[in-house]
Amino acid sequence: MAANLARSELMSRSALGRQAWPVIAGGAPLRREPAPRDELHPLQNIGTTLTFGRNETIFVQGDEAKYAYKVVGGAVRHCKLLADGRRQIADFLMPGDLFGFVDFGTYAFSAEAITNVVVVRYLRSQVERLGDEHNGLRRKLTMLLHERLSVAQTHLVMLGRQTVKERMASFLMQMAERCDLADGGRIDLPMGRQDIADYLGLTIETVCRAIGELKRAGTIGVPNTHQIDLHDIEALSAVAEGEI
Amino acid sequence: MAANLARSELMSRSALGRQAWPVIAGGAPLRREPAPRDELHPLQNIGTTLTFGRNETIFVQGDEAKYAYKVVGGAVRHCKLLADGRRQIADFLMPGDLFGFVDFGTYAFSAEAITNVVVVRYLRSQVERLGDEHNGLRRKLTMLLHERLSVAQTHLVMLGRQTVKERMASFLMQMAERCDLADGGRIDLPMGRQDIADYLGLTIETVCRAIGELKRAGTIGVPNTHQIDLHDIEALSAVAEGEI
DNA sequence: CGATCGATTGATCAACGTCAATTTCAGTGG
DNA sequence: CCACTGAAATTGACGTTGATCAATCGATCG
Repeated sequence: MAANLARSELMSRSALGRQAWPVIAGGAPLRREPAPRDELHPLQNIGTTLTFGRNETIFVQGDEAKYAYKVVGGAVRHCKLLADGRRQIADFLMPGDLFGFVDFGTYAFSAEAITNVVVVRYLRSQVERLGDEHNGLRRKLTMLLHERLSVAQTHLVMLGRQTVKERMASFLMQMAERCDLADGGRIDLPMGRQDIADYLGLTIETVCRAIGELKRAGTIGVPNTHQIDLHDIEALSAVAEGEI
Repeated sequence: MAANLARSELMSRSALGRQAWPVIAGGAPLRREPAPRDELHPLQNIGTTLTFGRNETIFVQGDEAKYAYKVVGGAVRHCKLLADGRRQIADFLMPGDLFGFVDFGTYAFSAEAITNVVVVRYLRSQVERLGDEHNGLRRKLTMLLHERLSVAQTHLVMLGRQTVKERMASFLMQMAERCDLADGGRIDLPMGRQDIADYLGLTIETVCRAIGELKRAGTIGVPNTHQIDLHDIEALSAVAEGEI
């Protein structure tokens, strides 16, 4: 599985439609870590650029964790499948985000391309060797581990103790922080409703209804399925925090 | 907050009742990490032993993360409180478990004593300095971070996509792995039903009913509230994995 | 233009939460 | 030793939320 698309095919697909997600380049969204300061420069010369088409598998949970990746363009979901097909998405990876670095031995989650995607792939054995030589890189990777843990723990509280409306509002706030906020607070969502549902631990219908409620309340606008206008960030934040 | 009990008082309390949890010493349960091999020995001389009484707070989410801890006896819960009092427990810490090591800057979760507890406390600044000197210790702490992430991700899937029965069965299997399995597969649960509920993202009543169902099915026995007999580990494991 | 896929909406149902006893049990005082 | 107390656990009745099932809508693709 996960045969790569030829780059030309990728380009032509991405040219279709008006989906707002840049597949190849585009302005890099805000990073989750505060300042990149390029502690990753030791990796510069050992990466291979690859492309994956929409819904292609990058790696599967349980595979030997041989490679680590950086997203250059597009969006990736990090998810776990249960035997009967239930799915939980742990994270969405955006341009600049690293994944596959913190897995130990085998991948704990699968990685799948949400849109067409461009990644840089590193051999983990090389990354580890470089980490021993460059303290900056090692620190950066430890930082990444901290960040992942923090993200997972926030997610945990959301799934365990937040209502549907709170989860939806939290999700939109997260996306607003991670993506460029275009003029008027418009965010571009690369993922479909099912992906949002699998991230929030809900069904697709419940996600639709939650979005509908926020729209009817005037908190958000929904110009199309892949864009959301944040009309009232204060109110959205209030809902996310559990007020009301 | 979190005034410590005098040791003599702790001892006298622990002597009361037949609750099976050793407060001071007792055989160390299975560790989560495969082999301790004592990469922690650099910490041997910098720790202070402290005790906390049942329900005392060890630290609060948001506090400056000045100290790190190791559980010597008793059990600790790692939890987050929402503004309106909802609570999510991220983890239970048992003798031998470390906590407060992976928090960055401030504690992300509060730590509270479930039973009377004995811990060793380390100054994080010292731990970090020692980590720079001893590669073994640094590796061990990075390993700990990996382990925490893995635990959080498993928990994530549980909260997002497992049914009540599956969560309950998974929880019991986890406890069986982490605690000594006494003769006949009896496990001692240091925490009460409300703690289990807050760990599983449920209410206390739902936890009771789930335990009742497993009992009626003959999968487990409940000699008293703090002990569970695993009559049929196969069946329990099957339920945990989502079969049926 | 029809086919297909994803999103949305509506009707209904079941699971889980809420509220309200009741039971159990550890600890207390007579 | 035994009744009393209070906290925790359990059980039952009922309500709400979110899941399920079933159309329908809308956009993209061939």
